[in-house]
Amino acid sequence: MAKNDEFDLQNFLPYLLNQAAEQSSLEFQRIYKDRYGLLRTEWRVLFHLGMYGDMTAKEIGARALTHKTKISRAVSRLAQRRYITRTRSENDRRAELLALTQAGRGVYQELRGIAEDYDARLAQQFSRGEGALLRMMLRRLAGIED
Amino acid sequence: MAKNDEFDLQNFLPYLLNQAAEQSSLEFQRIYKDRYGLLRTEWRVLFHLGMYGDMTAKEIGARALTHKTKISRAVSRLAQRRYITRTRSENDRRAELLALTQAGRGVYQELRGIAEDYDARLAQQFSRGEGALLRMMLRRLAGIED
DNA sequence: AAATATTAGTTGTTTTTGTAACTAACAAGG
DNA sequence: CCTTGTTAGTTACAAAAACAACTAATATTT
Repeated sequence: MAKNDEFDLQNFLPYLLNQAAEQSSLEFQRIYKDRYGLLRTEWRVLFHLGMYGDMTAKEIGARALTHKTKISRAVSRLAQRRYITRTRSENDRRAELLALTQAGRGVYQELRGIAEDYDARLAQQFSRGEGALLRMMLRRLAGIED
Repeated sequence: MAKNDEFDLQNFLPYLLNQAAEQSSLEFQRIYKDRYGLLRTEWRVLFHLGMYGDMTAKEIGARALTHKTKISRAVSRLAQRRYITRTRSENDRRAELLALTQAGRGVYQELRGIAEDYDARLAQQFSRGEGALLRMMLRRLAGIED
């Protein structure tokens, strides 16, 4: 026979990845949602700015593989809450450079600490080597260039 | 210092898992969506019935960790397309037993073949051992009992 | 330098999801 | 039995996502 018979839904990578992603982000989601009133794309934008420095909406979208309308709305809400400022770019007046405010940086710092702890807790389930391998494989699947 | 400095968004497991899940299911999604007009929960319901046999909406929800309203709507649409039948359970007349129709089974078979190929193609990126380890770790993260 | 095409970002409209409240059937406990 | 509680599944309404069409600025072509 051409195909082995061991194929199972529970082992189908797209399904399995999705389940793992959903399960393992449940608690973190509750924190940024309930405690900080942020949406998923919002904390992501926050993290991009906090971690990689000021950039435009387009750059964030490219890095996070997120559609521009999602970014646009996240940016809009973050600006409303005074977590970020938007200043028109000098060289290209269509684009605007996004930057964290003091308040935004504060929230970022807090959430980042929580994320680090959370990540460490998840990774505890594996040995150091396994964890590193896992991340490596996930980066490959995600199409992140090393 | 208390924390190592290597923490990066690209390595944060919930984020990374999500990116990997999204990226690696893009093509498959296009197939079941564009070619079969199915929604994510719909193909999942289809697969549950095809792979594990007839069961109730509740059972599917429990296995797939999916909320009952999502299942309810998926079941409703699948029934409308005559991919599944719903028959009230004898012993508990609240529940209904779901089963694939001939047509449903056909679609399932096709999609299952595609899924198998797709999975194999994804797994090609890793060695046999790595792939097995990956699935094992994902199952653990997803909270699937072995 | 017009005319045309492309790009950054926004807005409007439609789908899909999440949440809560609901119906109908069952399960106990008194 | 008959009140109270629980469960399977649906429905209604609010929140969020997807998709398309739009504006304004910049590139490109002729």
